[in-house]
Amino acid sequence: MPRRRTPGLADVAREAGVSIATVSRALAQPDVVAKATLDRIRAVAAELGYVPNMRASALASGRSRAVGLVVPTLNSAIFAQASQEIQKTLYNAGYQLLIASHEYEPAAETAAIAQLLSHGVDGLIVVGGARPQATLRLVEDAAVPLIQMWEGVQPHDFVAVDNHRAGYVVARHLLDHGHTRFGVVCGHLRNNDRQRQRVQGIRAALTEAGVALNDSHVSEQPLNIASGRSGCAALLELVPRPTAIIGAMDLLAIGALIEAHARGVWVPMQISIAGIDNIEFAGHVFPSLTTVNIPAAEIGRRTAAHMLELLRSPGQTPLRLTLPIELVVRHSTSAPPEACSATSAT
Amino acid sequence: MPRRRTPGLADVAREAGVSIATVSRALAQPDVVAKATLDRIRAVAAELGYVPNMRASALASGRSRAVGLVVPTLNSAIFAQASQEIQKTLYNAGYQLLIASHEYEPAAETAAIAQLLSHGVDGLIVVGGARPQATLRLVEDAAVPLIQMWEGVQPHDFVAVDNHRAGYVVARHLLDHGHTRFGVVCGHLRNNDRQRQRVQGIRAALTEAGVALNDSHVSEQPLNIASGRSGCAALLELVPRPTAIIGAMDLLAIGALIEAHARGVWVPMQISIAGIDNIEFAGHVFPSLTTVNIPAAEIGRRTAAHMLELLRSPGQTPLRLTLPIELVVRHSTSAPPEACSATSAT
DNA sequence: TTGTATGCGTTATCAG
DNA sequence: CTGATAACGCATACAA
Repeated sequence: MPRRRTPGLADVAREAGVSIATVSRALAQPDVVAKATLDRIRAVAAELGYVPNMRASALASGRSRAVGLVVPTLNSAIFAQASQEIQKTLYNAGYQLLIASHEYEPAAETAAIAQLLSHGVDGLIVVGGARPQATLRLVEDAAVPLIQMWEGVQPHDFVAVDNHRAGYVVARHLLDHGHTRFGVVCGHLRNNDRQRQRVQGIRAALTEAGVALNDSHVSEQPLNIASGRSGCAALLELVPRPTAIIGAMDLLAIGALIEAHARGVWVPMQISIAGIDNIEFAGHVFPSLTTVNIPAAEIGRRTAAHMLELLRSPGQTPLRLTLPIELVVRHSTSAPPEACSATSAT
Repeated sequence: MPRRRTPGLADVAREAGVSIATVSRALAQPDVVAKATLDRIRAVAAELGYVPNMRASALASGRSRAVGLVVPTLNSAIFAQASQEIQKTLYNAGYQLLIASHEYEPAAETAAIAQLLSHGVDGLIVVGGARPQATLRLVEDAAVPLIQMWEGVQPHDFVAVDNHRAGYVVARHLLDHGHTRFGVVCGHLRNNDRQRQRVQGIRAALTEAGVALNDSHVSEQPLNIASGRSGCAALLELVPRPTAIIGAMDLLAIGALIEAHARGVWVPMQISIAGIDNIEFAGHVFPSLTTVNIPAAEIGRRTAAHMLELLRSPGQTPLRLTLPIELVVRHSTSAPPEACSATSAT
């Protein structure tokens, strides 16, 4: 049964013996057309296997029922988690998700946003609050709602967490245990305001407690386990050796954990290690990782839900949502070893 | 400086003093328009901040420069990795990626594919080779190329691996060490042909070696660490206890590893544990996990690259690509304990 | 090399 | 409640 092209509104209209306009309405505003007509149209549409052409619909109506998501990378547990929730939420509301990633390159983000806009997305979701004015201008010119996740700046909407406080809290936890010599392994700070805030939060807590954190004790690394290991390796060489290492994200902290053990430095007896994020693995590594829970999935859900609201009724007062975070104490942190100054040289 | 709407081809044409058609050509086929005109048009376009409207372009040309990707979930290291590579590759070629997930529900996959088609994607990428005829009919009617990943069936293209062999290889490795009592923790097999193939591969190796694998020794679980733990817990209760447990994916194997240690069953001295996938964590858990490397990132890259080829020149002879896999022996497997029958009851 | 005119499949604004 | 018909923004065959 060779069927020509994919059937269109016109085909359904002809078969059902009504006008093309009626079919369009029947599908979009079912309660404005006569029940009999409606049923007939629906039957014909189903039989013909009619699938609406969203591009045409978008062109005509100005709404594409698609939203764009721009993340640094999908290959990261937290963004994958949030993306999955966003996808699910939007999809259930009949929206499609267009995803782009920029791998922490601001220029790439701008380009990606332009492309997404060009494809006619009705809304835009991004990560972080730091981006060039030009990028924001693009979004404003397109007049589509924008929501920032994890971190956000005025005047746009955001669903975020207090990354600064996350850093502060985990540092405070270690200070409370009596640690005074710290090391930090974090991602590259230049294009990552989440990491920047966290490290600043750590610094704030230390400064407040009168503890110094030399730049040589902060190791910027790519965001993977192996880098967490090498960052930790460098910190372990320091004399005197830190008694506490904070990974500004769990992946790095877990790498640090592994490296410490590989070198025979026991956690938490000889060194305490803590992270931020609370990814799935954090509770399962040995020893289980003390960390700060960042609700990635909920960030995704809330963001998507709010996006749907904005699409439904634009021009609301901007949402500035900061989700609660919470210290999760597990087994990778404790008091520093008693003989603080007795570290083996080399 | 209040600018009305987003500028269109017409605006650029007026400012540049040429026709709308010329602008269209200048942007799409630069070598077919006079250099002087071209430069002028480009200048005006840049100054006006012209962004092409892809929906209109798609409607008019029939090509949307977007491809659809349907995965079970993004919240899984292997799919996140592949998706990231696909996104990057397509994006660099000027294509956008539309992502949908179905969470292992065949009906949801069909619906997602219909939506994606409705949005006018030029190509479709899916995971696995098992889906209802109706779904394939949708794709054929739309006449867009389809590529299957991980597993695939004729007559469509696929970029896959031999999941059956992956299971076989890892089982063979354990058999070679002398194991005779096996347990398997796997995902739900019903809607997952990758897992099904792997388990069948395991079965094939065992059968070949004359080793039995009772159904009670196969634990189907959701795909996360916690489930890997409970699956392992159940297997450890068996009398006599298995001396080897295979996780049909690393996440489950790692969960099993953790549970075994939590119960004081040492790996690999008392029990050997192996996985399949070789996710990032596999090399970093303790003891490091013996597994089979499945090149998720390369699957993504090759799939995207082939999709671009198909979009460039349709009607090629279908690609049936099976990427090599390889056993990665680490420290979670060894010979079974000598006193095979002396297991502590309960 | 450039301009003109038509159509892509829907939506939406009118009359009827 | 239903039917014409004009946009929507761009691509492209055809004409100049």
